[in-house]
Amino acid sequence: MPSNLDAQSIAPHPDHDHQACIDSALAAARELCRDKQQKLTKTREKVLQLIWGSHRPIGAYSLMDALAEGEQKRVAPPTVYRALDFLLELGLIHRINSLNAYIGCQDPSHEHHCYFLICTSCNLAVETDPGPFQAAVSQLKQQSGFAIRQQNMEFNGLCPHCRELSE
Amino acid sequence: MPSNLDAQSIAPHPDHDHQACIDSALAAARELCRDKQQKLTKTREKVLQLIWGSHRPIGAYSLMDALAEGEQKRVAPPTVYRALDFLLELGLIHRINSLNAYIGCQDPSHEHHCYFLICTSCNLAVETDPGPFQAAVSQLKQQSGFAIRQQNMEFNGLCPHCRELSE
DNA sequence: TTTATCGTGTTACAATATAACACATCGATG
DNA sequence: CATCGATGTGTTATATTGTAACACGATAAA
Repeated sequence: MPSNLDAQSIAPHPDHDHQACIDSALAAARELCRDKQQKLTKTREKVLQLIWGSHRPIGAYSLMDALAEGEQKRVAPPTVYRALDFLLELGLIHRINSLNAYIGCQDPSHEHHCYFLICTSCNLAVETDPGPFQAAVSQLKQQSGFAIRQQNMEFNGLCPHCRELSE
Repeated sequence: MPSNLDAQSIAPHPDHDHQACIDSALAAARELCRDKQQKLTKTREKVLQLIWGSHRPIGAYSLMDALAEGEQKRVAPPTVYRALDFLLELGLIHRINSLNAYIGCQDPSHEHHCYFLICTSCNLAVETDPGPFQAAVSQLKQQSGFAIRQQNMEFNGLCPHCRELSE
């Protein structure tokens, strides 16, 4: 977990030093690619950096727009989707299914399940620890007979900041 | 919960009497619409019935195809999406975000969170009780400061039947 | 009978994602 | 050095999922 998150909450404080988030995410990505002998090409790195531009999920076509900023040519959809597939495969980003959008992974160092808190007002998405849920998951495996391989949780509601604003 | 599910598991047995599932789902829908003073029109009922045609999520365009069977004219997308919106609103169906598909709700009598086990092999989707997860959710609310309003869980893996086949 | 409301039909289009094939780069190997 | 294979990208076209906008029709209340 990045150390510059709000001490009172797992949500990033609106005033936090976000450049530090971006930098540490890119550093982690370079390390992971080195370890797994994968190439973090310019396109892939740029897409990852743009995704880390905020703590809000961003769609593939918004990424295309962002990539086009200051460039002569727009890239075509397959270029972005290939980068996204690569980053997803390595666990550097997650897909938020309810939004058709993508967000940086807080801790790509190991594979893990995908638990997110998503603010319905400002779109902030915060990854959270699946740990506390695993007892219930074990019980469910037993009961259901399913061999559960993947867990995708999306909690929707108001983030601490938007709650204050709405009072 | 329908009574004709596999006694050993919350997953419906491949050989279960599925017509009973359809019938009870439609009966429950009629009752709910009466209670809420909503109209279960022909289109809406037909869509619900088609969704209950299996325990597998079905996409909007597959529903359009199914609606067209034996008819002279195809309905246009808005017709299906309006019916889906109505059924979603009333809680008669759920949307499986990871599949862009829709499935009947096992228990529409009260609002509830959306927890599903989904077989990656045969697409079987089984709704499950959020109860065992709520202690962890409470803890998460405290910790995160989020006002969680909605929970969407999708577990992916192999259903009991496909596990046997894959051995 | 008129009017308001609700549900549907129809056309067009937006948003998200992929298939298929061409080309380019680059390191390994003969 | 030459070339071969693997990987990444460019390009065009298209598939899939979902909505906007406006017209029409039925029904029931005033």
